[in-house]
Amino acid sequence: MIEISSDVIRGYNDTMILFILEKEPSYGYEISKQIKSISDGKYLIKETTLYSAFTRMEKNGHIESFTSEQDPEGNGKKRTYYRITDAGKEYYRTKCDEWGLTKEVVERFIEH
Amino acid sequence: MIEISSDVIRGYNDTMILFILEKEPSYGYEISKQIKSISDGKYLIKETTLYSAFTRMEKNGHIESFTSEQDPEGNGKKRTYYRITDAGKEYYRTKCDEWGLTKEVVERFIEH
DNA sequence: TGTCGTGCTACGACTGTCGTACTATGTTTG
DNA sequence: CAAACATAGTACGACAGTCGTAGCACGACA
Repeated sequence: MIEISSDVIRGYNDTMILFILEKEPSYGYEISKQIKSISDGKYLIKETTLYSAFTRMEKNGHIESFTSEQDPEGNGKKRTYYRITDAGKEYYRTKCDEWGLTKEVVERFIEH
Repeated sequence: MIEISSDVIRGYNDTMILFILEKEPSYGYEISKQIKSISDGKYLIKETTLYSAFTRMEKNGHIESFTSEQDPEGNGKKRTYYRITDAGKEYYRTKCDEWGLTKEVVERFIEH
């Protein structure tokens, strides 16, 4: 079974999170489930990786947090939500461009 | 100017080195120049990264070192050459497969 | 004589990931 | 009703790979 190595993904976890937050604000648990479903279960982000990413990204100004006492239906515990900032959107575009370049270069060293 | 981030390449430096060593044995300085030329100057591996990769890879059994007093033409200083092992070849194939999967997954989070 | 290219080694800092563990509430099921 | 499972996190420290800085040594060339 081939697994995606964390060394490759490193540096693209932030991008994945921003991709999801571009659609709408969300919170940790939900984001981890979205990453799982978007990747068809091929990539499962670790909790600690995810939450430490939030800390870093908020420090960088790529996301902003806000707390909701409850979810919109009035159920559940309070959560910390995150929304993408303008800087985050720009960073996301940059990473997408960088990905294009990186992919092209790496593939020159790959044989299938 | 877009730059390839080391976080993305991390974990694929070994693969690039193995790609080169699959053709023929080589040594540090020469490999760094080949990486530069294959990538059209878009990726320049750092010396320290390269040489610490050699140490790791030899420990892993992916490469073997041997010293030549001189180059085949009889000039220059002695160098440490590396050749790929069978385990290295297998590791390279695995990484190529992994790359295919990783690329596919990452691209679901990328918008151009 | 000095600079540039070659060909390394050593050391320590930094960053992101991850294992482990713990807390706490809500929901479902035997 | 209790146990298990899903939800929603926080804290802490280890680890690996990259990278900055520095230094050494030799040869060629101007």
